Amino acid sequence: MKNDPITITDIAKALNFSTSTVSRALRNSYQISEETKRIVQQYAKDHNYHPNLVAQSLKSNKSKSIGVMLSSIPNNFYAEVINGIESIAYKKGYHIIITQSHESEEREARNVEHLTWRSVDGLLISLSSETTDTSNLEKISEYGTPIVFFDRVSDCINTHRVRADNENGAYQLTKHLIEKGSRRIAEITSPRELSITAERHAGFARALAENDIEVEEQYIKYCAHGGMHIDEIEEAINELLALPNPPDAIFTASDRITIGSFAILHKKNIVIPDIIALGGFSNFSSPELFNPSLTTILQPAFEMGKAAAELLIQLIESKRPVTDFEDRVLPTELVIRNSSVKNKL
Amino acid sequence: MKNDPITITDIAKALNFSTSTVSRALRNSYQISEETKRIVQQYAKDHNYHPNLVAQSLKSNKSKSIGVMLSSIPNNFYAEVINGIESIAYKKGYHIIITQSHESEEREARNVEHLTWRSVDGLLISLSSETTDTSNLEKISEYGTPIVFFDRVSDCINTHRVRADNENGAYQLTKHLIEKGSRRIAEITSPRELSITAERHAGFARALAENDIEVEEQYIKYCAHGGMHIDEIEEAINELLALPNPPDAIFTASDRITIGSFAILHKKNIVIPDIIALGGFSNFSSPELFNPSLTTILQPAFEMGKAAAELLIQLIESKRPVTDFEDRVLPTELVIRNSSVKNKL
DNA sequence: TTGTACGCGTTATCAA
DNA sequence: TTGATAACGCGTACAA
Repeated sequence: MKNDPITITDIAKALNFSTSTVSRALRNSYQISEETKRIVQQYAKDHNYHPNLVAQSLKSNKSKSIGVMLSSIPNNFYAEVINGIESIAYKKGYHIIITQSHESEEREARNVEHLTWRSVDGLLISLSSETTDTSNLEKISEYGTPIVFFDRVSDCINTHRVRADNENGAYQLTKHLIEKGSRRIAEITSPRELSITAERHAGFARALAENDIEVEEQYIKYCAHGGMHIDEIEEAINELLALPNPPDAIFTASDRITIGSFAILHKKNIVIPDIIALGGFSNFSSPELFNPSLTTILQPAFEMGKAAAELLIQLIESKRPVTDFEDRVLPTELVIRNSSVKNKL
Repeated sequence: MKNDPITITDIAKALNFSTSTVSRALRNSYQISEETKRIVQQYAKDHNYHPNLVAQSLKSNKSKSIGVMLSSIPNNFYAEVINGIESIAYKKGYHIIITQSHESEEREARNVEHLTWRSVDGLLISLSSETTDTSNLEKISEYGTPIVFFDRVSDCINTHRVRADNENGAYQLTKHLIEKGSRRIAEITSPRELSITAERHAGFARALAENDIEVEEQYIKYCAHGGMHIDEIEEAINELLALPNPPDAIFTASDRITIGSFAILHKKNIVIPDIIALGGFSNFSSPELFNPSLTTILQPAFEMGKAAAELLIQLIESKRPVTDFEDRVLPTELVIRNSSVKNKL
């Protein structure tokens, strides 16, 4: 039952060659006669030989695999990003090893270290919402493992970064909400520490400023787990509704928060958009099916994954040290639907 | 910049021990004196030593990683399954390497082989919709790599299988559609070859039979790519609508097909449920937000991932060959909402 | 054109 | 309690 796989040594013995000849013949080396190559390759094929990639890894110190660190897979945005990463990785012969932080800094650190010891050739990272200490990443980077940040980036190390134009996306939506008559606009968002939170808030604030509306702290709600738990969203909304002047619109700053907020408002029978208009970041495939249809800021998730993977593999395969790093910003797309447009009163 | 990581040999040299002593001291072997252990472990800690997992793999022929083969990650159902797999794998110290078939038999075969050569310790597989030839899986299994099937299973090899109670899920929904007044019920489903297609169709047919409704081939539409491309769904629906007696209800047999069909009907301004009632398999998080709210058969996706991973790791770590295999069937849940309930006329 | 010998980092076996 | 040696499978400098 348990047939051990055939090795180069086996072939060498069987054919009365040395292992090096076999090795070279299999790799089609120019130093080997056509005749020998033919024999060896034929034998290998017949006996279903395949190189032991672990041994190759040990020897070459390359594994042809890249580690992906993100917060959560069941998330429209990240799932698409993964798809983009995979499309490039597959083409270039890399495997992807995906780990989730579940928004936990400790888990992120453990996973990243583990990936490193397993000697992935590089790391694609979107930080957890808890992460403040990035010293482990700095160390890993110093030790020579290339890292590319995507989505939730950091400048703790000097490297490529791929992200959406969060500022502009948030700006466009907020501006749109104002134009459609909302004045008291709340923001439900991810933890303060995240790059995307700051960027999206900046766009939000810019739109308000341009329209002479003050940013009021009471209207800004942070979800500690980025909306992973529906409870934190419900709490945020409850607090908003309990205000003396509850908001007449909400800007939701992430996929989970957007769908979650919609669900909570729906559960509470709060009419969207008339009582509260709603719009936010989401990569859900069919926002037009909601009641009312959902206004979204769409991120180029697939493209982001592709770009990040391309840049990483470029780093991995670069002969000389790279010093010139990109901060690639991909455009978002505002799609206006009914959830954000108040009906004439 | 490129500090090579420290190895056991480095420690041995520095401390004037042999590599075997160091190796044993680090693994806390009882044969090593407390004093030596202390010294070695302290040195290792100070110099940030971590075992090279690739070398360990080569030596032990284990990699502490499991390969996951499924059709597509950006899919509510599979994304949740992955999450379930990960929860167990993480707890047991395994990494998961995910590959997608994109419903291509060739790609599935290539990925599975590649995973094997990379010596994953085991494989979790949900077949692609194209797959008919499973000889490669049989070979891999014979060669000693444990495989567990989930979702889209096969009996080509004797092993554990974890799946939802597809027959019953489909039965319940179809019965419900009939009770609510539909008689000409169509089915849009995945390719014939898949286990889930057969199982779900069986439930569908049983409900019809119990109500003396004949199963008409013209009402059964197969999507070659399991609904991955919206076009194939649109085509199916167009064909249904062009029938002399178009259906008054549709049962959709997978996540993508369900959401996709809803979107197509919506686009065509076909009123759900009055003109066509709709319900089907879906693991979308908020089907109650649709207009009308969507009746779904929910699969225990997370649980399925957990179960499959548990069974696989059990196989991997079992000392003696396992001959007694489970066919674990997890219950589905029908959640009735408005899309399936025709309003009184 | 082919072969010999060694090293990648670790662990297991046997000996001291 | 510790050390020398071989082995996992592969690739390569050096030699022939």
